[in-house]
Amino acid sequence: MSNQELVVLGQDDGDPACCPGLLTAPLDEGQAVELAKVFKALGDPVRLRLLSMIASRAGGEVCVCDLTPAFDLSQPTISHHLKLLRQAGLIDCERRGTWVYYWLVPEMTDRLAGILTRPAGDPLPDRTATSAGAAS
Amino acid sequence: MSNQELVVLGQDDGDPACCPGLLTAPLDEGQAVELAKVFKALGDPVRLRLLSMIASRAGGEVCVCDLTPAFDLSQPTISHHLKLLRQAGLIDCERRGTWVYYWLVPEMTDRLAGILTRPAGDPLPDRTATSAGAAS
DNA sequence: GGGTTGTATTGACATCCTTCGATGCAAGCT
DNA sequence: AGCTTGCATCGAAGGATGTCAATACAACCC
Repeated sequence: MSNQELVVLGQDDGDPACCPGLLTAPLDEGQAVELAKVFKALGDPVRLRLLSMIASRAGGEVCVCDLTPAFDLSQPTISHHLKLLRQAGLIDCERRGTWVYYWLVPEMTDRLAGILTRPAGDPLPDRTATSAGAAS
Repeated sequence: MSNQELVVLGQDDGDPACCPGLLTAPLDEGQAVELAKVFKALGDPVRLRLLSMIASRAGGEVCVCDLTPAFDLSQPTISHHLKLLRQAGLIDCERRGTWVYYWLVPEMTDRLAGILTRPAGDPLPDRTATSAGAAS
């Protein structure tokens, strides 16, 4: 049940300056496609709320039975959204008896945070004296 | 031309521990809807590549005429994606003569990175001895 | 002004997504 | 075994999204 996530961004090959970055170099097609799947999973209010409910849970995990009643949506719909979050590698789950518990995969959110972080002393070109100077 | 972005996440009211966080407390409906718009903008490979091309550009800005030919898509399609990125507050643009230049709005990516970052010493419940213990 | 080039908007179409009710499967209980 | 509860999967329906060709708009040049 826990073996279906995307392997996206899977290379953590010891590179200290991990994650090419999105903000530092142009993504190639393949990277963009994989990354887009994860961001797309975050691109829905219901899934964002589900993720935040799961991530902020004290014990680290939540029973589906606690998630479903928090929404004005049918149980199959919630189940579907949880599946998408899981396929994106953002959460994982396990069945224990009658109930299924979900928890955050912090490695994935860490990775996204890293991808969206620009290198420390980035120029940050002051947008005040925009003169000519570029392209074509 | 630069006045149409989402005002999302607009409150930067001096709170040092800015951005509730998504990973620390359940998002409410409104926050989730606003945040989802931004992530949705990132949920497309073309837009991710556009954003990375813009963000990683040396001078800090890129002419549309340099972006369009990098894709196997029509010019209106690229224009449409740029518009979505701009409406999400991720980029901004300015016309200078015949050309239009786009640049990254780093405040927005910073904000997203912050939202996806969990508080420093987070428990990180070791997922090895999963016993009972939760919910309902 | 008229023509040319760069970019945005419009309208149409195919595809994908969110949602639902109905149903199926897993596990516990009597 | 049968019943009940929790969750997932399966179609189907409606709306949203990505793409294009055609067109409009803006700025330059002759």
